[in-house]
Amino acid sequence: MSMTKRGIGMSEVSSGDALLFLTDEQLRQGIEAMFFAYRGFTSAPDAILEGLDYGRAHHRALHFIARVPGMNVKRLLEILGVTKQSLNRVLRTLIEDGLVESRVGTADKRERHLYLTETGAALESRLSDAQRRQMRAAYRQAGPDAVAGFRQVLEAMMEPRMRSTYGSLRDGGA
Amino acid sequence: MSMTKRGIGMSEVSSGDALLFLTDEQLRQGIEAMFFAYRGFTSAPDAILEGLDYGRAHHRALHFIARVPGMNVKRLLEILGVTKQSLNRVLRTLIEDGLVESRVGTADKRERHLYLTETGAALESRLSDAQRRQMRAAYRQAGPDAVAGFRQVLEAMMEPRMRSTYGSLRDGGA
DNA sequence: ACCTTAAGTCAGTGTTGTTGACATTCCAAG
DNA sequence: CTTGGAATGTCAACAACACTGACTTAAGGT
Repeated sequence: MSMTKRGIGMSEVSSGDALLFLTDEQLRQGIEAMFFAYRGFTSAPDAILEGLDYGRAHHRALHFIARVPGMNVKRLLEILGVTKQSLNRVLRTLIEDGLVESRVGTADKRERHLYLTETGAALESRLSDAQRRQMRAAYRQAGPDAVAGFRQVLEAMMEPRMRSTYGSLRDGGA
Repeated sequence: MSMTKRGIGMSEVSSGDALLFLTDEQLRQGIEAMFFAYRGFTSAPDAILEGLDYGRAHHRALHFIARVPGMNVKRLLEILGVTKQSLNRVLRTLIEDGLVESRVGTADKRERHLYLTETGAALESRLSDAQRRQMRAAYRQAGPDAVAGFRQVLEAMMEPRMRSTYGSLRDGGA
């Protein structure tokens, strides 16, 4: 079961072996791989969250607040792709529990800017470390070239809006 | 099952550029890429399911029943990684609606073997086609080498149990 | 002043997951 | 042949996380 390795113009219509990676069977395997891998991807942080009163939604919020300190609620909503009611439920508990601080905006006082407290940063680190450990193991096992390809395919899979969101996080935050 | 033989020994401790793909920043980007990409991955079938009385759980069940016709419930439970109560709710509606047929096992009459009906196969095709179209677009955009890497990393990310499940689906089904 | 935007809130609903308890059927070992 | 345990199915209750819709408050911008 060897994967073809030819640099070939993608404009060519499927005929030979070269596009074997586009057969329905190959695509289906990719779909299943994505499904199974996503479970592995979330399992480490999920294990930590078990027992605490938080879930995956809290983890995601913490992650992006850590990533872009001072981010306002609107931006976080766009990134997470959920409704404000859904986010609010999560955010409220995080603020009540002293993991997140919500400061009134300086330029625009309607906005609330979100920051992790020390406690919040501590939990975020625990979660992040666990997830990074998993990711690191997978990266190490697959090697740098595979990782580059992995990233390329994932980026191509994103919806355009999310791709630009992803890009803006990548190079430089706010 | 050929794992790539890479130029660089993975036992070397991070120092030069060679392991730049293992920096915390790189890992974090991979994590975010996975998060955003998964949304793109599910969006096409989700759009179809909208309006029908089914959800993602129904899609997953249909997918794997289509993949391994005659699969018993226990196997499906292992693959999906949910409780039997959770699966049963989904399966029951699919059977009631005539999308899935549940036949008593021949060798072991306790077992139920699951098959798609014509109607079930039709819906499964619609969903599968939509998801494959998305996947194909991403694959085409990234190219064959990237796809090979993508698959390698995903496989490394799976939990061991899921990796073997994935493998058994890949080469040969039941 | 008026309209819009940002944020938060209340109420209701749906999907998907979880436990726990229990019944049924049936294979296989004693 | 009896019995223990496995496979399946079902009922009930509950939790996490999403949704829609309607509304308020505060602070812009024009």
